[in-house]
Amino acid sequence: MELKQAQEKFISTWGAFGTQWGINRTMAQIHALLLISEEALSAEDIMKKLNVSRGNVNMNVRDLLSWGIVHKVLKFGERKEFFAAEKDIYKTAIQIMKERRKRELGPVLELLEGLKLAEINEQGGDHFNKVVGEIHTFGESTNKMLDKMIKADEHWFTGSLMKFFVKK
Amino acid sequence: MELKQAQEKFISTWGAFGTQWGINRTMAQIHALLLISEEALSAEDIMKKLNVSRGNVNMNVRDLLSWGIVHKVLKFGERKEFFAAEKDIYKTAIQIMKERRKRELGPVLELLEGLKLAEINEQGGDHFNKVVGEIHTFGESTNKMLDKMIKADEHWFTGSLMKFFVKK
DNA sequence: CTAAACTTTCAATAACTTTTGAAAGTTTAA
DNA sequence: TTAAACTTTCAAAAGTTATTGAAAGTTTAG
Repeated sequence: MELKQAQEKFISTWGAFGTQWGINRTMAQIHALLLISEEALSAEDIMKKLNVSRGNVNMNVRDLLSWGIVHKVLKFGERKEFFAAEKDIYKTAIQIMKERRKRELGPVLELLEGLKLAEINEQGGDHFNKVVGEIHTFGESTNKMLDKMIKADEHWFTGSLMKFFVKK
Repeated sequence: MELKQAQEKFISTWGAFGTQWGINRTMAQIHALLLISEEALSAEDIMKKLNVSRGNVNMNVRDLLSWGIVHKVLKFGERKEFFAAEKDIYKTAIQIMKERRKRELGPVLELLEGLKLAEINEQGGDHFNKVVGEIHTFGESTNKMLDKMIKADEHWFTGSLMKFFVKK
């Protein structure tokens, strides 16, 4: 297979997977493109390569920046901005965990805490309280686990955690 | 707060979170409803409680069944089918991991293996091979980790894994 | 300060996903 | 075998999200 074909396959398949998740196709494709680009790319470059509009590129690049997995790169003597993906896949994964925790787990825990504080004493409330309590406990455990993973250094995921799983 | 209010809040908020993920609102709401119902519910029951059509209930219940987090319950003397959610939240989480691994991680690993086998030797191929290789290694590690988690018993998540994270 | 080079916004529209409900299909009891 | 009770399907409609591209905004060089 040729390099160009392989690159295109990577980008388009990554985009298709993105949509299966909650991520939109263009965002996933831009990320894939930046991952395999040695050089940082400008909005113009991305537009041309992926055949999408300026507005679309701008919106999705900003989204990737807000996830902290793509960075602005300024080149001397160039006025325009360039973008590059974090190339360390572990750092990328940790960063995604971090954001998902903040955006998704946080609000869930808030809901559950609120419902626990409501202290339902009505008939039939026992089951409800039990379910809410159990989900909350589970959420708290997950939260703690993510906390440790996030605070640990980059090689920790492959190091200690992997040893823990492999030795068992 | 009253029980009924609390239940409604749980269901509707769970549904809203669902859409943030890749899950559709009705599916998330049906799951929430079944989680807090002591009794198994019929399609009819779900239609009434959530105010959605028969077809919609049917489609989403089938989806939940395919995820293995909701089960059919047959009541003696009743012709219709009833549905109940798996109530153990750890089992539910493990089941979701299992399915996501199969549906999402599997195809990604296949893509990466295919691209690795392509052995690109062209100019500029080194960087591409490196990126693909690193993502693949990461995916394999994650896969192994999930494997251990899935094969372990139910209390293992809270037991050994949590101790591992807390003692550090 | 001005014009050129660039980035951001946003309303319109296209593309996609979910939902409905009626019709078709299936199962069961008598 | 038939009819009632129930489940599934599917095409159309509603709802949602992504994309475009032109206009507005911003920055920088001269």
